Amino acid sequence: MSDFATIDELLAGLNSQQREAATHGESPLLIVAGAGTGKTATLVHRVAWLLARGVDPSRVLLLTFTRRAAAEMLRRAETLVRRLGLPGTNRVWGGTYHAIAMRLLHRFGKMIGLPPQFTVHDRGDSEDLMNVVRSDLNLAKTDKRFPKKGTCMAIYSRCVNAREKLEHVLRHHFPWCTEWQEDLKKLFDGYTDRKEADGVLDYDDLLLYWSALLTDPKAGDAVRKLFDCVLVDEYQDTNTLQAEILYGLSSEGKGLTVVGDDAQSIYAFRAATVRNILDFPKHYPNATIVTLEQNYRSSQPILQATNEVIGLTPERFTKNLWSQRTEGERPKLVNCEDDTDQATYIIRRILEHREAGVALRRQAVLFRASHHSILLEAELARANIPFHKYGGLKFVEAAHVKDLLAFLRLAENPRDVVSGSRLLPLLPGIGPTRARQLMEMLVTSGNGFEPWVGWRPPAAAASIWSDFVRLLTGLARTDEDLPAQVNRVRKFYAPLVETKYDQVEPRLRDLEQLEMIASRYGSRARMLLELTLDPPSSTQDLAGPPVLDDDYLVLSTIHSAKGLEWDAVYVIHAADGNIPSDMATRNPEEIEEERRLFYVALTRAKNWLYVCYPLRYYWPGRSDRHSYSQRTRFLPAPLLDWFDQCVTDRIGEDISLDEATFDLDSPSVRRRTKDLWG
DNA sequence: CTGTTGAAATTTTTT
DNA sequence: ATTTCAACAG
Repeated sequence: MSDFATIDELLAGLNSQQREAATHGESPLLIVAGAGTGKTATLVHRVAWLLARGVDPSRVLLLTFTRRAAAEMLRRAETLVRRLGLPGTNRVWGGTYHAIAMRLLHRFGKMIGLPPQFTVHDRGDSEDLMNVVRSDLNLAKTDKRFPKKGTCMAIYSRCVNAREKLEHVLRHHFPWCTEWQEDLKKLFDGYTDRKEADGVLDYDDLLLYWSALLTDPKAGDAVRKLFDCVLVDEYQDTNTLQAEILYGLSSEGKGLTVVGDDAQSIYAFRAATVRNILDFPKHYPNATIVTLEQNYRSSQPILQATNEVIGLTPERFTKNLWSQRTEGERPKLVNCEDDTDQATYIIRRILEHREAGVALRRQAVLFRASHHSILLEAELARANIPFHKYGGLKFVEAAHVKDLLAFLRLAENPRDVVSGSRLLPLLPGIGPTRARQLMEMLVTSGNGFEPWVGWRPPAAAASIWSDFVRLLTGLARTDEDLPAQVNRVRKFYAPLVETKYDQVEPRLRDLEQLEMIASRYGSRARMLLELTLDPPSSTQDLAGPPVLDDDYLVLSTIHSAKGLEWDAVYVIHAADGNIPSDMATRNPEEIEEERRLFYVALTRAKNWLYVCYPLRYYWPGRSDRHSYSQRTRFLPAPLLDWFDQCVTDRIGEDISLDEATFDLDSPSVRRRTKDLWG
């Protein structure tokens, strides 16, 4: 008599569609899973079912969008599998496409000519390298402005990920850069050469080389032999290159399961394409499609409103979602006076919900762009409300953190031109030109930091130069533990922070933080790799899992909120120009993506949903001190029936709007007022 | 050659 | 508000 459950007992918790998906056989399977329909539960049960049928865990590949999602899914699968009395899931291959690519390339890379140890550049490093090549090629010429490094990188990345020709990419996505086509070609050639020479891969290369592995006859077979089952989460947000990789793993799609929702595709800017999910049945003719439509997340009034919002999109796979829940409050549409007023209103509601027993961590404020929350952050700090922000600038993207890591990376690889060109100009008397020469010396000699020992620095750098070289040579051949190494870098670097940056105190604290977490990593190389593939989103993330009773509000970009849910959700800055972003209204496809983004934001809410938009925006330092905004175009008049409307007063109280007596959105009112300051 | 200053341009979402 | 570039002084 055992205490273990049977797989049927576990599956009994699923509805019939979920169960059908979880127990589907070997042929390709597409699960179309609307928001809140238990997609993760289904996927996790499918893993358990596969293992229960005797599939070897080490032959299962689970591809997710973030490392966090992979960890969460494997954790839940582990629980199920343990209940079945099976060994567990720790041998399952789980992670992002990029992390898995990394593992495969370490193992098989040499079969396609990859150097045995290569380093990986994050987006910022790649841009910096692009910049190095750009100045080598003298593209910063005078007659007209060449695209910025970030733009160059975006164009390059689009070509690689969407597998589109430069000309096509420029015409359709970067029309203002078409005149630079020839120079961009040269730049990209130079960039690729440079990466090859330095033994460096960027994010896109990880996918590109994985795909190359699969096309190579020998390596391809070796990789294909590894897996019996491949499960892919968030399939609507994969790009053409990623779809090609799946196809390369098995062209018949044997053992392939993909899960996604075309209504939640929000990464087209990163070359993701809904076509992957829409064309799945075409690419895999014997595919089965299972659709999940029962929503377990949101109350009925919220679900109705969100169905209406996405209902306005012209083309779509999924049908409307339904729920067994009937009770619940209608979502609120709040017209605020201005940004400050919006913050006041939200804080007041947040505190009310907390009083009523909804912990801060069950509430979230969502916004389109990272900077939309700046004022709110200040107000939250004043009100002593702890919060945790996701998305936007990451910890490792802060200049001082990048500086410190550059020391470690240069020690790891003296030919790392990006790190060198970052560090050397920190020293007095050394600018871009000398930095280039110095790095050139290291690259050609290939003999560690030897060439730097005899170099005669300019007077300004005379005293610091020998310390600098000693630090690096010491780090390069040290067997000290990592925290000790970071400590030495910190001792050397801290005085430079004070001369280079403002806000010195918090920066120095970050460096201490970095020293403390260094002990977590097995080796220096490991630490650098982990930080590029899975950058922590904030210092709090670095500090480790928060204490249990430590309650904090979540602030997040809508993109980073994907796949998550909260009891109360506040969507702020739902004004045209922000949602949709002015930057993304060039063509109908972009606008549709913004609509889906808005839909993703709304569908995060379980019980309470607030959509706020300030009426007025202030522009500091401009003669016309403010401008007026319109409600987002994704909530046209007919949809207002599904919301309770209100305006706010100065202390964050709301006043219900009786549409019969006063309609703020009446075209005539708007037309009359617009003329006053137009 | 470096470092400072000012003017001009650009301004999102992220593995 | 931040990034990039030109001009100019040491």
